[in-house]
Amino acid sequence: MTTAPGIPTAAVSRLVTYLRILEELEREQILNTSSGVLAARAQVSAFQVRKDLAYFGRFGTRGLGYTVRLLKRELTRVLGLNRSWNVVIVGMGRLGQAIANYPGASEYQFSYVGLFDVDPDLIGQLLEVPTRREQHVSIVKRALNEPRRLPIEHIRDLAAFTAQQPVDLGFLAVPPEHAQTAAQSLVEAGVKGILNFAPTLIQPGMTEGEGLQEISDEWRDVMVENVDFLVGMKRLAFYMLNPQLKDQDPEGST
Amino acid sequence: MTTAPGIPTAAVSRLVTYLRILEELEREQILNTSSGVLAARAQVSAFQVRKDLAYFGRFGTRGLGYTVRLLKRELTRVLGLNRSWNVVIVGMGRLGQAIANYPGASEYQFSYVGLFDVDPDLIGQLLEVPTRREQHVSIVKRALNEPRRLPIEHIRDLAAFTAQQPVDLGFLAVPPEHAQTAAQSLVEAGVKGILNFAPTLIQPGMTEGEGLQEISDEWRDVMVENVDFLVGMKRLAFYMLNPQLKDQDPEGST
DNA sequence: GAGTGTGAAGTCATTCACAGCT
DNA sequence: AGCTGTGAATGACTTCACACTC
Repeated sequence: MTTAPGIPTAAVSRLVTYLRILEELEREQILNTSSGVLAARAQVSAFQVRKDLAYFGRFGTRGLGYTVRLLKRELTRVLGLNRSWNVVIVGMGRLGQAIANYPGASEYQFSYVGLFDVDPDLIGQLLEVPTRREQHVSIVKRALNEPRRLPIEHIRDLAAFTAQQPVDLGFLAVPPEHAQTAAQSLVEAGVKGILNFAPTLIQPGMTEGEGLQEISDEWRDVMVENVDFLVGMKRLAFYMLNPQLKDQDPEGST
Repeated sequence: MTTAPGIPTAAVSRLVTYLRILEELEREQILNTSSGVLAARAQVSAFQVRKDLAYFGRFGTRGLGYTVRLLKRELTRVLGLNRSWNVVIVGMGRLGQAIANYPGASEYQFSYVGLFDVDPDLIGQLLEVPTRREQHVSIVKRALNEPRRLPIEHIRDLAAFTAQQPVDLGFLAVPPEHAQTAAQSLVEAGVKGILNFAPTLIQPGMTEGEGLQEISDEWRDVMVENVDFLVGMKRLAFYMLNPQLKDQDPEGST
């Protein structure tokens, strides 16, 4: 099974980068830009920028470039960030807490609605999570910046939780040896998207399984992305020893 | 400037995954394995596994497969993890603390020797960091598992610090708006490898610079890797909306 | 003139098929 | 027979060149 036709995975990651750069430009009061400017900031070629954008539409004006506001709006839409995603975090150790408080996340329509763990010392604790910031504050400034306090609940209550309110995504920040069963809990609770921060791969199927992975029905339409920062550490070690093998970093899809 | 000849960047990331799987196999007391087993666990094809390994040497026995212990040793060597890397963390907020305490890191020869920040509330605090675990405890079990306590120091003392003891790598966990200047501090202190966790790209060159990036001398041989988990979040959002564009996850590097 | 959008060419990575050991 | 190692083929991504628009 090869890459699906159409859009390279790497292009999606780069799109995220372009969107971040557009936000930077907006903060710098720059109204118009070009593939060249975006390319310089994203550390790719201008060809690459134009090609990546072309996968999704025509957003520029020939001879003139792109207007920051418009391109930003379009990329936001393309990436699915113009809606709100309800997120639960499973695993509220230091990493889970770091994720919950990472300021960037809440700005981009990820809204934390539930926190889960199994540690009795953590359960019941209230944790402050940032709320979604309104990106263009209208005339009446709404008090959305106030952080909310969420209680940490036991994973066994996850299914009951999702039965009560919709949950789109689950962020997994448990130790690697518990990642598979925690993922299983998320799937059984009906969560269809998992971002796994544990340094192990989630097997979409059964918790235990030596042979052929029969993909069970509940996993059928579950999307899993892995973010393993040990990989980053080790890649760095490798390229320190082999600098000649390093290219101009095409942003390794994280 | 395209990818350097030879080894695909993605292959390096996959190698890290294979190494982790070999450690899992060792823990499961499995002595021998094959490209097929590694492939199933790494969620790639067996062809891919053999090709990736072939970039670095011949580690198997035809007709028999690989011995776990030997292949693990070789991959450890290839990835540069058979030596110790001295690491400072810059930015000791929640993310920096999560990194410092991430158990996997210290197992793999990353040794935290210094912690830095600018926040007066943090400076002076002692933080427990795990020490490197001996991977094969010899007859005399050495008390290396005891965590050490490191003080958080001010970034302005970084150069003095590196003058006193060798620092190989710097892990950056500061807010994105300070990432570039913090990276600059690392480079000025002589640190040659930077792993950037902030959601922004480090520009190898000047702190400020609109036009052509003149790569200054101090940055000449500095290696930068980026690990941005906001990218992972947003990629997940995109693929939730466009599941048909998702392939069998070739492990996107970060 | 300046800068986008895009088919075509080129480069790189993955898949395949099979030769070669054990 | 089983499984690795590897040139050759396929396919994907990136680079390029240029037509087109403002």
